[in-house]
Amino acid sequence: MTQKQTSRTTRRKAGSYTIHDVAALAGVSSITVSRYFNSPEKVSVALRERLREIIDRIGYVPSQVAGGLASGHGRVVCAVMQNIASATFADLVKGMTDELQASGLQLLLANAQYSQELEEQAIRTFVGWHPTALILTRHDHTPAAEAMLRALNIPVIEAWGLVPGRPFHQVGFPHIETGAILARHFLEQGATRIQFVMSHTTEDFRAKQRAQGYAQAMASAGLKADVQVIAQDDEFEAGAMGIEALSRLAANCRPQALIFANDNMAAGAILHAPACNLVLPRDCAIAGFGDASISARLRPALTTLRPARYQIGQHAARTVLQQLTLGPARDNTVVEDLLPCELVIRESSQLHL
Amino acid sequence: MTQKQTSRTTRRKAGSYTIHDVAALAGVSSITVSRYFNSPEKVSVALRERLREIIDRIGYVPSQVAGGLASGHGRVVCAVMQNIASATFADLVKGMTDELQASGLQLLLANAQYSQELEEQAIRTFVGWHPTALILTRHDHTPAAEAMLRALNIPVIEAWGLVPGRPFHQVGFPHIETGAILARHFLEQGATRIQFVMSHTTEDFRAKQRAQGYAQAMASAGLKADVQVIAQDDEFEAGAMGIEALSRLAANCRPQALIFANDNMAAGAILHAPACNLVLPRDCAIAGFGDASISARLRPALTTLRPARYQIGQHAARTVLQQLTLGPARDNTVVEDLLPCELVIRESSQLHL
DNA sequence: TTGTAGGCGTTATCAC
DNA sequence: GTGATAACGCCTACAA
Repeated sequence: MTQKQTSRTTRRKAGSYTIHDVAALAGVSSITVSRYFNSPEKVSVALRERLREIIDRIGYVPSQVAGGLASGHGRVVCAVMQNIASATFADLVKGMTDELQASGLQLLLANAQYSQELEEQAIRTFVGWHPTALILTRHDHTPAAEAMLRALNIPVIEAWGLVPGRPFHQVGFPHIETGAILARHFLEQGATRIQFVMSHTTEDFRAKQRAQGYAQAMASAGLKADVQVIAQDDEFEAGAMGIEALSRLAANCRPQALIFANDNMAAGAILHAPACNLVLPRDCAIAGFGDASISARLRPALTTLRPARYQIGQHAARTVLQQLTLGPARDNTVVEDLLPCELVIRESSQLHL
Repeated sequence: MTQKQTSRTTRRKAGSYTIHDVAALAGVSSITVSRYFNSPEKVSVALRERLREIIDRIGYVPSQVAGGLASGHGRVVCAVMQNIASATFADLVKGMTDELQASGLQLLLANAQYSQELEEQAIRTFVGWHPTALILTRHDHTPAAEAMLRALNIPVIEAWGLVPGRPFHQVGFPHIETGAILARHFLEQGATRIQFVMSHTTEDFRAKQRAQGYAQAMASAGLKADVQVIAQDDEFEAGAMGIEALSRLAANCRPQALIFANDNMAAGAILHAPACNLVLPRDCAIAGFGDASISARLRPALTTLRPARYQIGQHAARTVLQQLTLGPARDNTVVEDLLPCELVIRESSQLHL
C-alpha cells in the first residue's frame, strides 16, 4: 500500500537508497530508521542491530540535504576566511575542522581576501545554506552584511581578532595590543628610535592595527612613531628593502629596532642583512609577527608573537557546538574568549645600545 | 482547496522568507520566482525588474538546501585534502574556490591527514551531501571508498598526483618522476654520491614516491641509492640533522649532493650548515621540493621543484565545471591533465667536485 | 511567458 | 518503542 510510483512520469532519484528502502528491508517504518540515526536510544536494541546490518550491507547514507530541509537547519557551519592560502588561516581552518569532525557538521568555506565586499557576498551565499552557525574573521562588516547577521538568528562567532563590545561571540586576541607589546619590548630595553615596517600593498588590515598599537605605545612613552611603508608586493623583498634602507642611514640616527608587520618581512630582512654589511642584532634589533616555522631557525633567531592559531579555530568551533547544546548564551555570559598571543623572545630583539 | 495550514500545530520555519513570499508580493506564482533565479531569460523583463526590487527589499535568498533536494543534486563540490594546514593544500583550495566562485557551487572541505581511513570516512560523509562532484588528492583509496566512488556516478577528480590508467580524471603531475628529475640534475653534473634525505615521521606518502623516483634514477645510472631516514618530527630540525650527519663523514666519501624530501628540510640544512663548518654548495650541493616562499631568499638560494599548486586546484575545479556543462567526458577523452612541476635551479645545487 | 500538480528524502508532531 | 501524516522550500514535468 501507499504505492510510491503514483504515475508513470514520477521523478526518481538516481540509484541511491533512501530511508524508505532501508525501512522496507527491515520491515519497519521510515521514521524508525530516522530515529536509529538521530536518537538510537529510542530504538530497541534488536532492531538497532538489524538496521545496522542492512545499512552496512546496502551502503545507505542519509541525505544531509533532505535532513537539513526537514529539520530546518542545514548541517553546516560556514566560515569566511580572509586568505585561505595563508598559514594563519590554514591553521584556523584545521582547528575548526578537527573540532567539528565528530559532530556531523561540515565546514563550508569562503575566501574574502581581506575585502568587505567579498565577505558580504560570501555571507549572502551562506545564508542560502541555512547554516547552523557562522564564523567570521573580521569585525568591520558592510552594513548589509551586519543586517544579515542580525537577521540570521544563529550563533555568529568572530574569530582571530578580539574587539570589545561587539554583539557577537569573540574568540581571539586584540591585534592593536600586539603592536604595543612589541614596542614595549624594545622600549623596556631602552630603545628610543623604533620603526614599524610594513608593506604598502599589505592587504592584511590587521598589520595596520598592529602599527596603530605600536604608535600608541610610542606616544605613551613620549616618543615619535615612525611607520615605514614599503612599496613592494613580495614580503621577503619588502623586508630586505626595509633593512637596506636602514643600512644607508648614519649609525647614530638610524632606528635601533625594527618591528616588521610579519615574520616573512622580518625573515627577508635577516637574510638580507649580511649583504648590507649589517650584523644583527648588534646593528639593529628585529621583531616580527606570527611565529612562522622558519623564524626560530633564522640566525639570529627571530623574536616574534605567536598567536594561538589552531586553538582559535578549535575554540571557535567548540563555541558553536556549545551554543547548539546549551542554546544561545544567557544574557550576560562572557562572549569574549581571549586566546593567548605569546611574545617569543629570541636573539634578534636583543638591543645593543 | 489544498489548504496549507491543515492543523493548528503545523511546523513553521523561523522568520526567513520563502520563494512563496516573494511570489505573493509580486502577485505571481512561485515557479516564476524560481525561474527568475535559474533561467532569468524565461521571465519577462518587466517582471524581472519587479522581482529584483522585491527580493532586494526583503533580502530574500533562495534556500540551497531545498533547491538541492528538489533538483536532486546539492550545489556542492566536495574535496578531501590530505593536510589542510600545509601551504600546498592551502594553495590547492584557493585555486578551487577561486574557480568555483562564480558558478554558485560551494566547496565542502574535509581533511584526511594522509590517512586512507580518514579519507574513506570523509567520502562517506560527503556522499550524504549528494555532491555535484568530488575532488580527491590521492590515488590509493580503501576498497570501500573505491566502491563508493564508482557507485556515486558523479565526476570524480584526482588532483595533485598524476597516475596513468586510473578510472578518474587526473590533474597534476607524477610525483615519482620528480624524484628522478632531481637525481638526474645532480647526475648530469657528474655526481656519483647522491643521498635522499627524508624524515622518519613523514606522513606525506608523496615524499616516499619521490624517494622511489630518485632510487630508480640512481639505478639507471648504475649507482647505489642512498636514502637516509631521520627520526625527527620537526622538518627544519630533521634537515639540520641531515647536514650535520654529513659533516661528520670524511670529505672524500660523503655525499656530494643531498636531495631533501621538501624545502623545509632543505632550509633547515642550509641554515644549520654554518654551525657545522660547512660552506654550501661547495661542500655539498642541496635540492628540495615545493618551492617554499623562503627558498629563493636563502643563501645559498635553494634549488627546488615548483609544482603548479594553485593551477592544479583551479584546473580541477574547472574540470568539474566543464563536465557539468558538457556532460561526462566521452569515452576516449584524455582524462590526464599534466600540470607543470618546474625545476627551479638556484645556487644551492651547483656541484663542486 | 506563466501556471498547476506533485515529489525530492527527511524529520516534527501527535497518536498508539 | 513504533507509526501515520504532514510539512520543510524548491524544482521537474506538463499544460496553457
